[in-house]
Amino acid sequence: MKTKDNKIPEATIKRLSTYVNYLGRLGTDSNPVISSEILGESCQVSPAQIRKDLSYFGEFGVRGVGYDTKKLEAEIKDILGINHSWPTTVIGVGKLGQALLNFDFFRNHGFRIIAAFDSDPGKIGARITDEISILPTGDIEKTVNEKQISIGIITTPADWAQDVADRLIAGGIKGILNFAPIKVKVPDSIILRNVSITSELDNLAYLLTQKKRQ
Amino acid sequence: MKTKDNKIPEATIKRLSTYVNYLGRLGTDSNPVISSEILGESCQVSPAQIRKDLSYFGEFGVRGVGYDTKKLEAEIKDILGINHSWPTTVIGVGKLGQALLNFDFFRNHGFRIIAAFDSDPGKIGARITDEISILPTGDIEKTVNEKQISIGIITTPADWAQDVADRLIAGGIKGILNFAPIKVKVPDSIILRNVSITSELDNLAYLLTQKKRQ
DNA sequence: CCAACAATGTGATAACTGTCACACAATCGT
DNA sequence: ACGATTGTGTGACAGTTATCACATTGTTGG
Repeated sequence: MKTKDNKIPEATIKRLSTYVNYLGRLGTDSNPVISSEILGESCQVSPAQIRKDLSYFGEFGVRGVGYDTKKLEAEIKDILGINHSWPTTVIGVGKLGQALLNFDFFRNHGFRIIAAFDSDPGKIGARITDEISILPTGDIEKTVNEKQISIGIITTPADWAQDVADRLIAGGIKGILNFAPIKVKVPDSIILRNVSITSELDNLAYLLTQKKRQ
Repeated sequence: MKTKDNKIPEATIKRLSTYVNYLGRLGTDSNPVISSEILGESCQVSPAQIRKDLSYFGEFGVRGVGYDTKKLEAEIKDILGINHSWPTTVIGVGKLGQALLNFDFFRNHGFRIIAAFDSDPGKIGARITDEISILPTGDIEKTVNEKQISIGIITTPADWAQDVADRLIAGGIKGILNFAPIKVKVPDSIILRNVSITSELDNLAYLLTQKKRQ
């Protein structure tokens, strides 16, 4: 894979994720080849947008024909860096944390959860899978460091999120996905993404209100 | 509230949500007034951006002084349309659905969950709260219609999401927040927002990969 | 072998979003 | 009363992202 330029729009990455997700669901036997037109219809993106998105990274299609479904999926996975397993941990084994721990996605894609933490003494020691049992949050630094964990997913209440983030960073984490409804502060060297459910709902409320007012 | 223009950037709405969230956490007693500088620091947004965002909707501050904390919070809630309760339902009472049902956010903000659905016969009838027990998915149309539910949150597996969306729409739903990892299709009249956890993780993986490669 | 066709890749252009500088209004101290 | 100070509101500008048209390249049928 070659990266022509390093200024790729974030929206492009988001769409690539959509494409690869759809391609993965597609029966490759019945659809060995796919056009930007068809892919765009399924992903609700214009064909031109798809071609533009892909053009940032190279040429993956055949003119007059389309894209080899399986090959395109592999190429995008390579671009996104989900063609191998990222060692991942979940901190906060509440309902949301459990949902993520059970999430099939991780098994099929580029993420491997290898540790889980919680601050509730009642939960510590409980087995999640054969390999994972819940560890106390005090062990975060040590475990992240020892097991070379790259990604931390924070699913604690807001009040704990910053402390957890600090511990992850102390342990040498590379990236954090934060579900807590608060903006945690991290050094520039750490990649941080926030998932704000409240924000999404607020957005929905706004759009509904707009429609009502218009 | 006056809307000067109807072309508000989506990013602005997302940030407004952040602002109001932060303002809500702030002790108004100790901080009766706040400047765009301070608010920006907390929300990790530039002061100019905050003022620009607010300027789309009117003038809420006092020059040389700042913003009345409580008043600004109320104004933004009014803009977003979360100053009243939206009747909401959750479909799919797995771990993620349960997380949302227990989520404090709803109680404090503009959303009131008044029904929950699942397709698992073993779950149907189980009480969530005094008011809510789990209903079969077959009852979605009727319940949404009767209770005038505005917002549906889909937390089912991917395979069920489109069917659930169709039922919600048949019942007269206004907006859908979709957590299922698939793009559901809805008519233009329905507001749809997707929360894609996979997409966020893919994005994280991409950024980590970039850093490694650079 | 060549013409008709199909679908990609991309430069040019338009639309959108964020940044910046500064005019302006309110307050405070003397 | 008034100059100094503070922090908002906004027009102009810069940067970014999406759209469009079409040149390009491979395929297929006669």
